[in-house]
Amino acid sequence: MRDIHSPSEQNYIQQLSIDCVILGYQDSQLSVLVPKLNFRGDFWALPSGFIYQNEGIDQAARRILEGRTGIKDIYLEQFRVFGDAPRSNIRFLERLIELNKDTLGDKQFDRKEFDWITRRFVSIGYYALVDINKVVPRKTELDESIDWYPVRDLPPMIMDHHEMVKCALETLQLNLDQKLIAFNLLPETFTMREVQELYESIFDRAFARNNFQKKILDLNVLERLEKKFTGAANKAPFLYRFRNEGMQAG
Amino acid sequence: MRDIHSPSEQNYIQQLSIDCVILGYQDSQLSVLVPKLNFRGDFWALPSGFIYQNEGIDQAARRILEGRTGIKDIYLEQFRVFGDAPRSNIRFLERLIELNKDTLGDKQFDRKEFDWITRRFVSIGYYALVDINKVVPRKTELDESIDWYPVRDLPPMIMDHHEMVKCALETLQLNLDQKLIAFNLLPETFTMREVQELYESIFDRAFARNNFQKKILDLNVLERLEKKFTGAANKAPFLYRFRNEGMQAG
DNA sequence: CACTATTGTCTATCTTTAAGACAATAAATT
DNA sequence: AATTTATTGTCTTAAAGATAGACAATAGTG
Repeated sequence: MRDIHSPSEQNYIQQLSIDCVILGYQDSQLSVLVPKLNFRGDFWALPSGFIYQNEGIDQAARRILEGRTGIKDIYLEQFRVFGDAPRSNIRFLERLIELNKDTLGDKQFDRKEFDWITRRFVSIGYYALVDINKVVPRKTELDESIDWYPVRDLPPMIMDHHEMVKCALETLQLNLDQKLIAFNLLPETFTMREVQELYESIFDRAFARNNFQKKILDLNVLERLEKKFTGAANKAPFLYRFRNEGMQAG
Repeated sequence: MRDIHSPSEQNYIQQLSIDCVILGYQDSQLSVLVPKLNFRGDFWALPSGFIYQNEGIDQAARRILEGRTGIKDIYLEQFRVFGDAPRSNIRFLERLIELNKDTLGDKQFDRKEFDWITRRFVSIGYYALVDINKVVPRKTELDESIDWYPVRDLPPMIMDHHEMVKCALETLQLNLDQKLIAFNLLPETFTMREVQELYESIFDRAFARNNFQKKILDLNVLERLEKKFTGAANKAPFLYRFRNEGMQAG
């Protein structure tokens, strides 16, 4: 992505950024997608970017997410603005430059760029929830790697990115039942146990099996299909499918 | 307020603003505080302002609110960011200038100012809930007047300010029980009926008297005082006081 | 002293949530 | 083929919360 290299020369709104907390689900585990920057010093930072003059913030969030991770067409929503007075990249960037002095001479950080990027920034937090199996994150040349980290065992991230994840997760929990986005994380057909494991990952607590089944079925969004014979020595569970008539895709 | 006159020369973050939806309560009626601009053409606009480089957004919201309305020390919280691509003052300002051509020659709008203020703006919405009786809005010289308008009968406002009020009200309703800020709207001592009328204003619907009383008392935040003899020909209601031990003031 | 309007509270009913119990059953084991 | 094991679907019961109806207890009025 060209726009990452010289933000000061792009037609961006200044001092306003977007940070994305991409929560992913796989194997009963909730993770966060965190790129690791392609510099010495172990810098992890949430996928972030800036807003073009002629695009809306939601649109910008989607573009940034796709540009930085390759992920697109997913549910994505703002959850909070982070705008404390001293909020800036400067400490992080100075440390990065200090640790990469030798290799950085021919790279981007000229004075103008540095000043632009290290100003105080207000950032709009967006969060998403995706099925890790259905998504192929691809790193940009800016990153050394881009990996999923367990949400309760994150690497050290720059700035206030830990607080952002915490806040995003709280918002997700608050809205999960209403928005039904959780069902997008399941395969086409699935068992009730899989739904429960998904919920338990997101809320990080156990649910009673009997009552959970009732609650989910009472939502009236699932249709029951045939049974699923796994070969296990026990009663075969029913398969279900999400009835998404009148739901938005993605 | 000097800072209102030449925003382009102030040390503000560009293209980022704050809009305040000040909900006020009085006489069982919920209102919104809306200044009317001191220009020909009947322009109503929510109290808005910009963010200094060295202040946090919450701090900015409080300063803006006080500067534009005189109101301070109240609960104030962000509820949403408004950032569609075409979001700009320009249509409103052009109309304002058109209608005020003759008197505007000696006033502020030089080219630089106009360009600064009519760019695309992203705005962070903050809302507050206050007791109209305890608050004295004072207009600035920028305004012709500043008045309370019934929340379901607002004057035509500029830009997306109607949507902002709608969104703020929904957020308030969602959080009312948890935050207990509603009790700040009542006098020092009050009757249960007053609490109920307050709730009914905010939710725009009736509550059953018996169950409402139980629900509120079950919150365990009120202490019962003596009775209140109004002179009416009926049983005198008890007075209550809000026990705000461990609550934040304001 | 009846009468009116309003308040405080009780009860009955219904709904939701939580926890316990158990039959049904798919396959492995005997 | 009967027994065993792990898991599933659902029922029952209990507890908690919400909703609605009823009524006695006033503070004044006529």
